[in-house]
Amino acid sequence: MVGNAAPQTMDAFYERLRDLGDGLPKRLRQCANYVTANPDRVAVSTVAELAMAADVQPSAFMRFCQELGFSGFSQMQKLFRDDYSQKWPDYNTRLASLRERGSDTPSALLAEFVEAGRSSLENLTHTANPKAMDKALEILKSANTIHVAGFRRTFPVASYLTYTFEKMSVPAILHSGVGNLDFGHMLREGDALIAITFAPYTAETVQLAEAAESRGLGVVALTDAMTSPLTRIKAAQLLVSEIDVGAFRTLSATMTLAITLAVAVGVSRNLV
Amino acid sequence: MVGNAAPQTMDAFYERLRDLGDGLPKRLRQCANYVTANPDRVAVSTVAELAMAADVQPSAFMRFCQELGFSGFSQMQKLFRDDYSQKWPDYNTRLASLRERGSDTPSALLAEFVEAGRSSLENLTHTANPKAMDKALEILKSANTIHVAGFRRTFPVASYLTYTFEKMSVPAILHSGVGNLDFGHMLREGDALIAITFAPYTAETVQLAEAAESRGLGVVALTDAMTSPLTRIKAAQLLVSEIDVGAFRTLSATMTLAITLAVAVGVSRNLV
DNA sequence: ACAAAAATAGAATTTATATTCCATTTGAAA
DNA sequence: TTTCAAATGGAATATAAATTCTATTTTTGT
Repeated sequence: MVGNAAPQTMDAFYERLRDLGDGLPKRLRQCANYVTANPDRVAVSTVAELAMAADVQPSAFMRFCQELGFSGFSQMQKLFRDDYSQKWPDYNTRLASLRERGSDTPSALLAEFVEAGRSSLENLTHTANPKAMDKALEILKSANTIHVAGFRRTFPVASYLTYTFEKMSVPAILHSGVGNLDFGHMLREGDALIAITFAPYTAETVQLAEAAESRGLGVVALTDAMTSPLTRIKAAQLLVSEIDVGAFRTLSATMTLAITLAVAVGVSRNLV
Repeated sequence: MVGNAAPQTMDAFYERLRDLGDGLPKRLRQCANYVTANPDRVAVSTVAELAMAADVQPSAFMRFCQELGFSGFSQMQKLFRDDYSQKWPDYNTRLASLRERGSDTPSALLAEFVEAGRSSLENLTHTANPKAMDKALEILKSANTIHVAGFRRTFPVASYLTYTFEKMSVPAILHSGVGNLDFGHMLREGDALIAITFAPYTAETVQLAEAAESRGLGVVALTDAMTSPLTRIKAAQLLVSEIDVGAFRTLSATMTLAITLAVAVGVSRNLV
């Protein structure tokens, strides 16, 4: 049974979805998850298509619509179509107005970071050097153990790289730098190093990279500019420029480039 | 009679429209004008709606479609919907086709991840719940020490949050989960917890969140869907849906939401 | 001005899609 | 385990939309 009125706005829609929370049965939850993940598809699809994509029966999708308070799919789709027409023509204007109404609310801040992240990603597609990536892949695909070094602000990138390698059963070691231990002795012939550092450049990372190079290991450098000390090393140089918001950055582009590299290694080893 | 084949791309469509030029009769030209001025409407409207908007009869609109080489309106709409889908791709479908084509060069993979990231960020601006963010901010701004818990794939997010807090001199502890130690005893009155977990949900994170809640600490949950066990807890629920590329994701949206939260806390404490 | 051709409007029909119904399965409580 | 309610899948039906048809109007050429 339904009882509640149909959501009139997307905000109301998402709110209703949150209210239902985990009280939804399995199939209906599949619908909810699919719709939250692909709201853009709703406006241009039929129930049959959406149901198939969400891996449920059309009737289940109908029940989902009704559970949310709509009379049926058509009414729900209408909401999505109206929203689509509203936002499509002027995304920039919408963002601008979002910024204008107070820049110190969390929502406004979020808009800033999102915008910065989108621009950084846009940049990445243009600046990423395919040759350098091929070279990096060549180094990593045949490596025995892959060492990953990244401290401070790049530590999340290093840890995510290591996690992804682990998930694909690629032998990898995360150099945590805990206790200032010298991990240099762990670098063995046939290994490779991924060194990640941004300004201000961490000395440990640079030293580790130099140590690796001097022992003849393949080095992949993930850094932010040509001025980086890592560019002095003979290595596959991957440059990422990340747009700052104030003194902060989202790491979106860096994370994206990193995981691309990791997955490419997995693919080249037939592990994916 | 038509004779010509249907345009397969939007470029071909517009070219055909130019070719027909002003040789079109009155009503058909009205259609052409309307479609050129409002291409975005075609994907989400019916013939009747478009005809009314262009101030012609539905049958006139049909003739317009056929004049352009389409079998009817449905075929033309399909072109517009496909074009829309290219801007907002269905990632699961695209990944499947990508694998079939075997185009797994690093650059192609990068493009996939970039688009997934951009789309996730776009989603984030719509799904992020301002009320939940305010609630989260309320909890965190007055907290004594902020505990951050996130393991496996969310560990990078947790570590970046902690790094950012540190940088702003906000007391924060990263729960590393190393050695399966019970960090629960570190939760003191007046503290708050940020718990981050994605499917498959890590037991430690959920347990820690439950422990924190039972001691009356403020909890901020950063999770991926309503199916998450964290939604059972009375906490500020921040939902992020991150688009996967295969079994992988870039974490762009999650990182963005996380740093937004951190910086908002810094702002509220006048530390930025 | 007239005939012929083209274009149009609206109704009639066909097709696609949404929606409902009900038999079966699943899951929870006793 | 047994019982009952909830959930589900798939077929059946209703609804809405696309498409075609034809009588009527408008335009064009002579």
